[in-house]
Amino acid sequence: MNLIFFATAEFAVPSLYALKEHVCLVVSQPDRPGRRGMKLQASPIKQAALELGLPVETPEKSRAPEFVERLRLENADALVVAAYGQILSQAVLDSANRGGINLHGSILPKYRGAAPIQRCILDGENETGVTLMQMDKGMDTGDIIEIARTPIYPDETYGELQGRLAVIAADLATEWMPRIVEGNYPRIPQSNDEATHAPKVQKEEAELSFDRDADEEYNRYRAFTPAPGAWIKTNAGQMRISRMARSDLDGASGEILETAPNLTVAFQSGALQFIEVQPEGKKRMSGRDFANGARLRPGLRLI
RNA sequence: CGCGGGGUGGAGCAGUCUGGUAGCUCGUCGGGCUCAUAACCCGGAGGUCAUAGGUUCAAAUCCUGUCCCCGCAC
Repeated sequence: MNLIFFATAEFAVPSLYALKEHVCLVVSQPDRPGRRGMKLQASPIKQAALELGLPVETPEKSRAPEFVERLRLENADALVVAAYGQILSQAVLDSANRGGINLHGSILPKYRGAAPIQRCILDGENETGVTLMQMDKGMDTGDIIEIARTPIYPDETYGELQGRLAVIAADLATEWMPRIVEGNYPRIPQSNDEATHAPKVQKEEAELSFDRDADEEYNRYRAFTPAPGAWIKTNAGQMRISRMARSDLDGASGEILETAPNLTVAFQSGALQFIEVQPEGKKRMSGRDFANGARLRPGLRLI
């Protein structure tokens, strides 16, 4: 097998490792400024590729004619695409014998688009999966080859679920790529009527509000942890909440119900524990430590 | 030179503007109370105030340099 691997995000790393013997070229997004300052940072996939000693290309636009020509020269059996972050043009797809084979983190046709895993959790779904499909020029609209399903656990965060799906995706790829290269695989068209969309996550969506129900905000926390990170504005400052837990307590919106053993705050309905928080400009700390420093007491309100 | 916050006993913070006794909540150790407790009471240990220099009778506090941590923007 001779494969070109298109990917950018963490989600695709296990697949890259699984297929490394057969990958002749890795294509990823260009380095972006990361952290503080202006230092460029390589994508997780580029880092992994460099570790594996695989050649990497990071074109600004994969559809550029020169780059398509570069792809053709590899004379690949297929393009394996997972969380790459750019639409692939028909010319790019046609550059390999079997075209583009995509690993998508949802049960298609549900959650087509950039952020399927986050949106699934945000919606409170209890099942998801990875879809292996033949790409076409649309956004996640190609024919389905196989779907591997898995439950979503009640307290599972985006990061945790993505980690599991990434392994499932790697298994799917390992199992199917040989057959796909031979041309021996099913192609089941998607039902467009049942399709839903999972657009890219906006930072504002990760803002929690005491004026919404605890269940809804808990899902929001799970969906956006660890990235971009759930956060909330309070009268004790704005803070990121890096770990939360459900609580059986109840009270008025924003009311502090307990500060020990865990900082627990009431929402519109229900309450949540702030296990680990990170106030602006501070290091991450336990909710309890924060309560100590900010002189919080049960009965006070954060709004 | 993108903007900004911060480094004070083990943890989280106040004190800095207006130099002059090391403060608060928690943890920890010892003792007490209680059927019991993450509750309450009493007592103790623990700090070169990031670092180097400067000003001053006197610096956590004012001035200058350096190191480190973090938030936002990206």
